[in-house]
Amino acid sequence: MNITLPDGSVKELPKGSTGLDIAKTIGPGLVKAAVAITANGIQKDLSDPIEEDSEVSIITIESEEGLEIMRHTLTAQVLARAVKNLYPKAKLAIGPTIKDGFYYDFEFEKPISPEDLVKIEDEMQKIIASSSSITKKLHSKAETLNAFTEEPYKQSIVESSDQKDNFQIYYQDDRNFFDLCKGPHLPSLKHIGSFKLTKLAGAYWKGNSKNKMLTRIYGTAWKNDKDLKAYMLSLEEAEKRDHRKIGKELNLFHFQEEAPGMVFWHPDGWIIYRLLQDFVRKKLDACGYKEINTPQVVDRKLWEASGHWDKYRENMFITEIDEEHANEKRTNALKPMNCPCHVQVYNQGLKSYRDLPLRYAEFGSCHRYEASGTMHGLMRVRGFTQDDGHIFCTEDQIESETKSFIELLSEIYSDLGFGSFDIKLSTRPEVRVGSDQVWDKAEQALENAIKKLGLPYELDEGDGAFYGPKLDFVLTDAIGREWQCGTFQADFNLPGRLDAEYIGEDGSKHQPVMIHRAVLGSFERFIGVLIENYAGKLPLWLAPTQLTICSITSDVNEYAQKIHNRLKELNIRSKLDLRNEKISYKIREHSNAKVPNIIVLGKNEAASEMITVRRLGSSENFSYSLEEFIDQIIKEASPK
RNA sequence: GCUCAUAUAGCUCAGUGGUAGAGCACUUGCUUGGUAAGUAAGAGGUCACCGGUUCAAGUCCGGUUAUGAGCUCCA
Repeated sequence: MNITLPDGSVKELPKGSTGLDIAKTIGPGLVKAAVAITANGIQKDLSDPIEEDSEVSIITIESEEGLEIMRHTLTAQVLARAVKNLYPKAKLAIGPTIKDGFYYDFEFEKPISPEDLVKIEDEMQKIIASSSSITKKLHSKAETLNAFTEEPYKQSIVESSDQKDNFQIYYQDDRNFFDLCKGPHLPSLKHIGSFKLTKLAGAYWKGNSKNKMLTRIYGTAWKNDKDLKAYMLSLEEAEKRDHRKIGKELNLFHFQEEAPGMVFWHPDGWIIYRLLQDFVRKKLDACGYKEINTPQVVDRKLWEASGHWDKYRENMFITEIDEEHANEKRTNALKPMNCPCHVQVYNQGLKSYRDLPLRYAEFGSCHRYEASGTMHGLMRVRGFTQDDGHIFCTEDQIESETKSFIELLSEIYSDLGFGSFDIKLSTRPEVRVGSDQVWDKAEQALENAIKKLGLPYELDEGDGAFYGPKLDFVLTDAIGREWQCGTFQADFNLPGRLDAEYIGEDGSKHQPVMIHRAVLGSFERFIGVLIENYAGKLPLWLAPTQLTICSITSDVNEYAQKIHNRLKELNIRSKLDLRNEKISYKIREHSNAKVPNIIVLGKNEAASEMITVRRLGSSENFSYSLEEFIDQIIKEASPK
């Protein structure tokens, strides 16, 4: 048979040759380095016989694929074996690879602690030191079930499989350990690189919260120590950017027990919030949105009509009026969304087709009762404000509204320092409202709009809301993490439920389409993203303090005060530091506070009427006249 | 909501059953110092909350609340 290699060369080998045989024809270096093969696009073990003409490439640990196979062997063969050695009664569930590493789910008799991870790691090192080779055997379903009488989770996997036989079991040399696995695996433990067990967590069997909670051990693995170290360092970097840590350090906001998931904004944090809101408000005004404001506490009758009472109640804060003091007893809910209230505004007065598209915007304060374990700093809260908006339009207007929304969103993201974003188009789910024709039209409209703008997008079939298709917009931050922020959802359901209508050209009543849309998502979450993206060093226009003026000696206090007053008149966010401290002390403090500009004033500056500026992140000094500096800072302080 | 962990001064954290600690921050004094921590002193605590064990609990046990990691959810 003919084996075609990636460089196009063809080798003639006898039928039944293995990946190892192919490597031997190429060179001894490759024999040593080979860990698996890809044959006609499918990954196989190095020992698997090839029976027909194939395109084959040999996988080494240098490649992403090789690294993944190594991680897989490490979890399924080494971690699992180490745990069984130390805790013979532990039950094995599953052990896949994930980004940068792997995990394995176990059921332990007694809970284990993070200290146990050290013991397990040591045991893993011992197993690896054995350099055991790994071999595979195929078994029938009955044989396989028989082999795993002590492993209920493995049995469950085998039993629920459609496969009749050829279940793969991998054995290590000494036969003390074997495990069911899809493979491929390394041919020997010699190929294992550097690894570390990182954390311990609970995880449901098969990801279902009704099932038993297993213990998941996470680890990371790399081809050598250098890569492992670099990865651990990148984790530390991400930790340094944590908005909860920076928020505390820079005194931006806090949370406390009496209001879990609700932000207490401090003066500097609230400056950022207001700047961001003013910025978005200007953009919305320019885009033809009309800003409105609607109640936060609304009678359950409206939520029943909108369908939230049925579908969303467990996420809602419900309030009762104190019977002792109220004459009437009614049940209200804090609004979890703004849409039903926006329809109420729309419904005031008869609307004509000439009024459409009608774009309402609201910085809508919403409350959702999120499950206690899901909250996370500013990123997932119970009380938040959306940069929400609802567009009432005709089906024919969906496309042009999509286009103008994406243009608005691109502009806002780019001004905020995010050069690019990904778009996901989610189409009709199985359970949905509205006719297929309307869905066709709406999906087409969204897709056409993206295409006309020439933007790439990813199709997420069946992931749309039950009321209509949607677009989601995902940002990538400075260290490569993704954040879903913007959303654009067509809705054919709510206008009907809440009786929204317009008079068409034909003089009769029609139902408008309602588009739910947000660019930032929520101010809280977006500020969290901004803090992490900029590692707290916000651009000048968003910095709570734009500059701090530091005097070197008290002789120049008057000069410093004069400069400060002038900057304040121009609405530049200036602070004055006249404390009796050394200049290096002040510089350290304001640098740590991430103030973008530090102005240093001493006798020289006072005598020459100049100012000396030090930029955050640089130890260079620049000398300006006050007016020169003002020109520059005003230019720089407008959003880019 | 589930599993595991954590909760001590404003912050970061030490404290393994016997009088509550450190560094930074804060206040006061000295120091007027030219680009990332000058110096001395002082003040600061219901050891998250409720209960239990014990002669004795910050420490051990149980519960509650919050936070963290992950899962589930959400999008």
